[in-house]
Amino acid sequence: MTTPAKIVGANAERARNHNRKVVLDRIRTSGQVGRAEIARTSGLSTQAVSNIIADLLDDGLISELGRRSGMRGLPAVQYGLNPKGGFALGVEIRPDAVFAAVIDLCGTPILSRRQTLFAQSLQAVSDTVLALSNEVMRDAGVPRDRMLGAGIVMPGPFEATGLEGSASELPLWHDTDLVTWFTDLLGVPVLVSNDANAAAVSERVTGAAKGLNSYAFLYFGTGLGMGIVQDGRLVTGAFGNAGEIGHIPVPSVNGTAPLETLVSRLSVQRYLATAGIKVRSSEDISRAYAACQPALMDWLSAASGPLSTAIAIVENMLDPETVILGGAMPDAIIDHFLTSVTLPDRSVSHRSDRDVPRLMRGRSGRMTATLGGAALIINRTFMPQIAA
Amino acid sequence: MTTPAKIVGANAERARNHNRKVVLDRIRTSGQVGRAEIARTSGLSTQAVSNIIADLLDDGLISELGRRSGMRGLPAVQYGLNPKGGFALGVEIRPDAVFAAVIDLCGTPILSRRQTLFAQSLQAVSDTVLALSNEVMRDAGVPRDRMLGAGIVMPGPFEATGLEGSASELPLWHDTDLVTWFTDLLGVPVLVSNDANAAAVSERVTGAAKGLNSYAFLYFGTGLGMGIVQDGRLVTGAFGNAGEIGHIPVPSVNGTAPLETLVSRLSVQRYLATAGIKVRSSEDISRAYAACQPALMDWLSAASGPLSTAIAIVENMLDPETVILGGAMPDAIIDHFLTSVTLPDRSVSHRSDRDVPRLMRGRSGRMTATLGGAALIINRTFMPQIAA
DNA sequence: CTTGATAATTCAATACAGTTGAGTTAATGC
DNA sequence: GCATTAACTCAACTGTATTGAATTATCAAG
Repeated sequence: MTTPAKIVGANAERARNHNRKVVLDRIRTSGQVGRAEIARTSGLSTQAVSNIIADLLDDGLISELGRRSGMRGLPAVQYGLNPKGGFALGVEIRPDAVFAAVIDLCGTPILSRRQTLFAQSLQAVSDTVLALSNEVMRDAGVPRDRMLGAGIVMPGPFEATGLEGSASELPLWHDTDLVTWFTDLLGVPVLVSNDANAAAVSERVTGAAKGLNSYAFLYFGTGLGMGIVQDGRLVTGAFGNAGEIGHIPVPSVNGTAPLETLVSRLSVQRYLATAGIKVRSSEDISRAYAACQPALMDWLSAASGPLSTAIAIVENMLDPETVILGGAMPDAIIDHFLTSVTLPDRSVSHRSDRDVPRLMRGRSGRMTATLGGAALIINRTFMPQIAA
Repeated sequence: MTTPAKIVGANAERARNHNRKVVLDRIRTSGQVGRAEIARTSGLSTQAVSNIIADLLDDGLISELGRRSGMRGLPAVQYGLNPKGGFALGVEIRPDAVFAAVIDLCGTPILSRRQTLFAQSLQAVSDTVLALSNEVMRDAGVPRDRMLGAGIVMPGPFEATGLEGSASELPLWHDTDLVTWFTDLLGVPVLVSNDANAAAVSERVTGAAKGLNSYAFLYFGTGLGMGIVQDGRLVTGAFGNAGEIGHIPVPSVNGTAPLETLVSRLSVQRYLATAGIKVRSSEDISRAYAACQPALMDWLSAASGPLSTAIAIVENMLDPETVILGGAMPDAIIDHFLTSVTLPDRSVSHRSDRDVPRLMRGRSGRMTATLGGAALIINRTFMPQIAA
């Protein structure tokens, strides 16, 4: 899913669309800039930038922020994003519930809601998605023409693979063209992605990966997923299922085991269950951690090794600027891993000139993936490309 | 290295350049096509395609192949690549020698040479590279204006990382801007890459990955490297060192070991050395294999497990169309791995609808990386992009 | 064998967007 | 103050792609 846009020939219209995104992206990354500087860094003439800026002002996507003084010459008029100029909807579909959230052009969350799912047929889910989306958009006060699109998030992997049958799946949807389906349903442009990828992109829009273009995001969901971002784009693989790091074999007490049997939410739950502790929510884990619950501590020390191995693999295979840990796990647990994980010196990532830590904590909590869905749309809004 | 081209704004000139590549790429992938069909699949008008075709004919990059009949309407004039319309130079720098090769627009090797290196200073190497390049271009009869560029291949990783100090390194070159240096030296556009990446791209230009856009290439060099291709582009990582799969930890008899201590050319050499067998060339290995030399057989069965693990990791992390094995190892050995490796059913790559095998043999032998260097240039010639 | 349908191609006019160069404006610094 | 600097605007120009009508060559049917 999140099929990469098909490369097509350029014409005046598509070139303009590309250039709008180029300009918009410079404005976003700079916070505020003048036209001349955009022209210098974008390879466009000042005149072209001026025209595009006029367009963007018209569309309300950017706003004037006064003039910059302190230098020689005519002070440059500064422009910045107008957060209220555009919004994105994130919809996360889980087996038991649908979540929806709205964020603005700058990635700031506006509002989010949850709706329990009582049936899992495509029709039932679609009804819930539509109702919840409309509710969320209405309550957030977002006019339809300001809605840039919707990012639909659902647990992967997609289509028939050897990983089918995991508990988290919604198995009935194979062979449905989800993008077309949801585009028709919601009436706005749609992207579909798994939770880990959405969460990864989210970090780039707001969060730990702001300003980064190549990184990996390890996502604690029910299992363990990974979103890979390279040059600002998701690495989705040939069939959209890249990043299934939970299924890689790692050494364990009895030979090798899939990583996510050792490092995941399900794995803590099982571990604590054997110690007689029921985990119903993240708060339960937080409490257990605060109380230094022995079983949890055991799990943590048992999980650190495999997680370290996984990070070493990710670093050497992808050479990212950083690896981010996040998802449906309490901050405290992620912070614990941040210190307990050992980063090998023998790694392409062990370098003296790095200005970002090798390992970071990202956005965590229940809404991570939902917000990530919306972030997919925001990210696309700023990603220059010649596409149909 | 192989820095991804900086995204810039589009203008008429850059749009045209993009469209040329779009058209050229359709011609390449089709073998032969007519203008109308190119227009349909590229999102351009027939008129635009006509103009671009006229340009390409002028430049000698394509040629007319007659008309296609059998259908209604005016028979379409067919166009195909003109192999002699452009050439690319591949230069591989190893600690002990420099290799150079020339391939044509279709990826067919024309000629290759080797020159022993007696000193490893930047100056000494540059002299050899320049002399050998000129020799190879002269003997191949390639006029300078037909030379599309040169791909320089050298063992990675580049710049200061935690993997420094391996035997294969040319350590003196840190902090030199290699692309600028070689561009000035050779007077043609230059790309710099490591051997595994070059070899991976090579498979796409000619070879096992023809027609594929997302795959991984496991490269047997001195160690073990990997080139990752996603949507026709190399995944190089933030610092150009993605694919260092040889350094990932895998289970071994004594705990875990870096993959390439178990699966690599150096590893066979050491293994056979303990059995008193000196390996000086690939032929030695081929002979040992043909003779079912026990030490080699032991190594093969010892290596199959870790290699299987590595492939499982690659599949689940990258979801490629296929994994290709190749590089400086005899075909027989690679074919042996093709059958001895076990591909787990629990993998995103285990799918019923695949039309490419999960594992394939790629180009192998001593010249793999050198030809790959040239392939980088050919690949770039066909890759649409708006760039400076 | 003629005629109509079909599809590729060309031609000429048009539109769109970016570039260029001259001119204007408003700061800094001596 | 006045020269310098830099951002910005205006108007003419340029390069490419698009559009729609006209042309050409083949197939298929009568």
